Amino acid sequence: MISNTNKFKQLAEEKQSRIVNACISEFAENDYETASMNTVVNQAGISKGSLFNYFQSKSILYNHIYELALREVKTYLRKVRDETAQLPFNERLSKIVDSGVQFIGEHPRLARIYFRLVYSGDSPNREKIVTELQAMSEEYLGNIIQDAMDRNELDPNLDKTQSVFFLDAVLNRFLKEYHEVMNKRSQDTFDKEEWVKGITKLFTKGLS
Amino acid sequence: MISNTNKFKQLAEEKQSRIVNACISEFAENDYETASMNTVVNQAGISKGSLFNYFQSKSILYNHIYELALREVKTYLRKVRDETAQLPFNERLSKIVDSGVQFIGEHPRLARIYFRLVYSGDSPNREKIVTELQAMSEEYLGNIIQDAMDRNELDPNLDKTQSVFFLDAVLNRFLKEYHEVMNKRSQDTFDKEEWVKGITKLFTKGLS
DNA sequence: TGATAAATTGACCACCCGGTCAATAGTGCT
DNA sequence: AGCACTATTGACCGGGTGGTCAATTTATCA
Repeated sequence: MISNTNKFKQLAEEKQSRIVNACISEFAENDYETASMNTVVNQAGISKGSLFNYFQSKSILYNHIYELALREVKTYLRKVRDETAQLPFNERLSKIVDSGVQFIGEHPRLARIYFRLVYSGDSPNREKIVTELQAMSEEYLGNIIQDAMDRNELDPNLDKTQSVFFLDAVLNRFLKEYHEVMNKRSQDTFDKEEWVKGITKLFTKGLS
Repeated sequence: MISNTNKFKQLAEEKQSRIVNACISEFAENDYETASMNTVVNQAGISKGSLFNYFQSKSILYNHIYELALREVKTYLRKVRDETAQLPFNERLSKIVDSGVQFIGEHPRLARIYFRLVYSGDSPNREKIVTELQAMSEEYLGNIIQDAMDRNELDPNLDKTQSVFFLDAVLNRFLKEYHEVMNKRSQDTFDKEEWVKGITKLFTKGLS
């Protein structure tokens, strides 16, 4: 009777989280096309028929997981935005990077799904999703930059679109690198503080 | 008797380029795992047996195409580096961006393969290749920055590793965006000159 | 022209995919 | 206990994969 993914939401919590966990692992370790529903059901300890009863197709399942990940990211972003509203631009930037680093540490698999999605990847609805993420970033970083402009910490005649783009490019690339380094190399060769300093300096004073 | 891809090099040029063309299209349009050897052989108008006679496996074929693409990129980079050796940093940066834009315009499929590879993707030898590309970028952009430091156009106390990283991040992201925009949207809404100006300003003076 | 060698073909292999659905197990109610 | 209803199962489907190899076509040379 209930035809949506509501079927899934009515499962016992323990079962839900077993399934979600298996999906996150599979989508973190593989591209969308390569991720296997068979692996998911084996990992989750349920039958294939059940999985397709809860989620009518692979792409619907992927969307569910993606939205869950997005909610998690937004929580982090909102938190750091509100907590740093009174701080000067450079300190704010530093806290944002910290937050990203923390997110990656606490949810490495979700981070991997995120990076897979935004950089290449052929996930369903990719275009819609990327546009959505861009709008989010535009609004989020746009506000941070606007605040700094209002306080004369940044040039009030800045091209905001460009500035957001640059900030987004460097932050994302840095976090992606951090994520990859964290996943294998000795983390302690990586002086995070030094990088945060470098990033804030780049955006405030440039390289000269 | 000849067991390597030398078999391929002894084919008639016309046949070689038919095959290479089909491969470039297929690897540009699909991730490595999703790209199909069947599609390649149909597109190239040869039989499957032949393709596997020339290249023993999919990953060997991919490597061949990747190295071909890399050679092409290197040609562009070398050219612009040498031609701009005497120019000041900001003009040099501008020419490098121009060169990237030109490459994308002339080899959109190779560009796509490149972006697929560096951003995510599960191509064989990915780690080796990305390390190789990073070293290349480090050396290339490192020299450009060093030159600018020597001429006092940039702060001589800069952390070069970081500066290269930032430059690489912004340039790559910009070109990726340009590539995606070029592939679908009306190109003329995109004011390249304005962006080049913005990039050089960011790196020389920052945003304040 | 006919024998020999080399190049090319495509049917075939084992395997995996997303998705289906009749059969089975489990639950709640009288 | 017997019934009705739902939740779960897993064998099965059509289709696609990278890769193989006996059979056939083509090229070479006496």
